[in-house]
Amino acid sequence: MERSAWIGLAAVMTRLPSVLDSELKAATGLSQFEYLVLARLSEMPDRTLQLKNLAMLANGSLSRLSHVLSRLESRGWLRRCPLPDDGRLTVAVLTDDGWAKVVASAPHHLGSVRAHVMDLLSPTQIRQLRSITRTLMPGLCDTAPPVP
Amino acid sequence: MERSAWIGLAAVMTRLPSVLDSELKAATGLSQFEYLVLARLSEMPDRTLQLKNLAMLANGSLSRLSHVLSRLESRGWLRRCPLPDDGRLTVAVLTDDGWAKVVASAPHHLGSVRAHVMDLLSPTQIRQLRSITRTLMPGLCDTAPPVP
DNA sequence: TAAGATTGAATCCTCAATCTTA
DNA sequence: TAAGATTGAGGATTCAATCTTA
Repeated sequence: MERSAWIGLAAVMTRLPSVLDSELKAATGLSQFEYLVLARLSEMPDRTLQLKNLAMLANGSLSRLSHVLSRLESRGWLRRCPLPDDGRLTVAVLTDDGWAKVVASAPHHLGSVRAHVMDLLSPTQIRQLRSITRTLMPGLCDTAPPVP
Repeated sequence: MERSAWIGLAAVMTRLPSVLDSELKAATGLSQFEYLVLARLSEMPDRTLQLKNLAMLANGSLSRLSHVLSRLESRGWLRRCPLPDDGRLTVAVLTDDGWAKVVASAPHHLGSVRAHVMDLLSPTQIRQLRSITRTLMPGLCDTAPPVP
């Protein structure tokens, strides 16, 4: 039973991201990770977040984030600023164009997530899923991640 | 509640594969996908599988599989043979060296899966997880995949 | 020296086009 | 013509090394 549970999880873990990614890319041109970066910024009080924290919230490495920020910055969706307080730290700030891009993209993202996940699960299964992921997360992070 | 369930699943879906991948790579030099290819072959009666089916069982595209097979073949872990019956079809056959590689690698793979997933979940959660992934899988496949 | 961030090289994946055989 | 498989180009990610500031 363990085996079939694992095989199922492995299959979902590899196929679901690729399905969501290609649907979002077809609709908006954004990858899942790019969308997550913009969306996380858009949720911050000043649309601003330090890169290290942004990387954590977007489930990516700092290196990957840096490469992606270069692309997003060149499209005018955000800009990077060193913090005056401490010159070692950098924050990303979402621009108005970036905000507009998130607003235009969010429905497509939500639609895919609903169609492939949320609409298929019962309220009970959704509760179970949340409990399961909360159980697994601590073992997957060096720094504890904020799961609301 | 839906939102936090989704955020948790997204985080696990991106972090768990990368953790398993780096642990397996450190211990055996194999990526998760490469291991899966060899392991699936090793489970077949004749250590033989048609490429299209192998791609499906390994949760990858045929193109990706073809590239990976070239690497694995050059290491002597498997070989490709066109089927005599129908020259359009090709099968991959695990070699003795490939078998040995799977046998040596399996404990590391299983150890990671146990440490990061199975040992952390209760039997009830494992049942729930299996039910959830079975609910989601049909919407993620063109061809229905065999989840035992 | 250490933390945060960036860079470039090597690797891997995706996508579209192509090839082969039936 | 269609199915299965391969190929190569382009893009993205990883890894290790580097840079900057405290």
